[in-house]
Amino acid sequence: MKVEAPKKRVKPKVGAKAQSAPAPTDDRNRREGVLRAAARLFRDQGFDGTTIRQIAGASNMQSGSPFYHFKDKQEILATVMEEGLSAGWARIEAVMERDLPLRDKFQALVRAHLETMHGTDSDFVPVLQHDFRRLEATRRRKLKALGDKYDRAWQEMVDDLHAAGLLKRGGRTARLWVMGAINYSAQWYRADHDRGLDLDGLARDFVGFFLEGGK
Amino acid sequence: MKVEAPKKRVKPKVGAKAQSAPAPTDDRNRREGVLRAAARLFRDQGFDGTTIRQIAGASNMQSGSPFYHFKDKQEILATVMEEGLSAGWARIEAVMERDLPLRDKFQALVRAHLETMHGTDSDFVPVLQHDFRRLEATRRRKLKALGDKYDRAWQEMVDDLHAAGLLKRGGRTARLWVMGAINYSAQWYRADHDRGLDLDGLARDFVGFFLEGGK
DNA sequence: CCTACCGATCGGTAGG
DNA sequence: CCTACCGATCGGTAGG
Repeated sequence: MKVEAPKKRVKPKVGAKAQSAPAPTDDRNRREGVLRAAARLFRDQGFDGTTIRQIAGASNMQSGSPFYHFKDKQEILATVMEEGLSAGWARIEAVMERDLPLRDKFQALVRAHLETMHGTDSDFVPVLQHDFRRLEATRRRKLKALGDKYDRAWQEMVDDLHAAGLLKRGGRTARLWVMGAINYSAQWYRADHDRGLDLDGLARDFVGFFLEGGK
Repeated sequence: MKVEAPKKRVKPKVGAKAQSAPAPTDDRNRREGVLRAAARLFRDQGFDGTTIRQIAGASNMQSGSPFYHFKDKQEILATVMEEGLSAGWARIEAVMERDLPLRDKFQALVRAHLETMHGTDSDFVPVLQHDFRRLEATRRRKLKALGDKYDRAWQEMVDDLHAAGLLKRGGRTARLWVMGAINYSAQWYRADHDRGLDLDGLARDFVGFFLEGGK
């Protein structure tokens, strides 16, 4: 029941269909392709609203083929979330380690998170917000641990801002209002729709709205 | 194709099962029961993650019976959203018509919206956030019109606050940051979990965090 | 990774 | 509103 079948690469048939020959690292690329396609579809239609056949189709595969790369649909969802969250955390961590004036650091943090939310191939945040609860309990706990690191970093920032007199309040709800405002942008911000408001502009607007003083 | 079958009340069988006799207004009550059950299930599992059989079961019906009250699953979803949004709008409108000091009015507006989001039998806001896009285009447009009224009321409030020097900025993004922060509470606020922080306290905390001056 | 397929489940309907 | 049911679709698998 817990035995992992050793998945071995089957050598592709030659000839037959005159398609461009698969590269050596093809397997990994195909797997990534599945993840990207799945992330986009989950974002647009939700986990339950997306079928394996759609994911396969968007990855130029036949309906059963995603299961060559993933055990089941749940594993695709979990992987989308884990890889996305890890990439996002790396951005946050990088900012937290920088030595910047507090206000600039906050803006960099906001900008980093906006990049994670709205950047290219970053469809996973809406998926996370939307379908976190569809994950099996075990996977959910694992992701939660990553999410807690996120929260701690933001809490530290919010409390520092408050201590420096830049933010009206600190504490849990202050963090939640701040992060909520940013996260909710998943519902309304579209780079191609909000012309003239790119991610830099959005971060600046946000910081200007929340922090005391400044312009 | 567009013909509405005239649904007539079938008189319930008497005797047989010795259950409490159905009241005269039973149909409407049953219909409401379906809506409440569906709203709760949609909130917890999403539209696509919820089956008609679950809705029926939670309403003490057999699997095909919800279709006695609703044409199809989409109509259940749309009705949940429409009734919820209408009830929410009524609360907003009532506050906007009151003659209050601006700060108090804002707090009342926030409180009203929190009531809509977290009050008893108000499961529809998460559903709306979550599954708005699963609605058919026609129904979506209809709901959008209602949502626009919502947005206009909040925009007016935000701009008034800005004009009065109580809010750092006005305009579209200011409204979106404010509303986003509130709406995101759907993801974290639970009355039974956040002990000591009821909806009044939450509204006060919110206003205190966002408005200039005050305590 | 494809072909062919299966069992389960789902939304919905007829007929009372 | 129940009973009995259908066609479609879905996640997943065997076997190559």
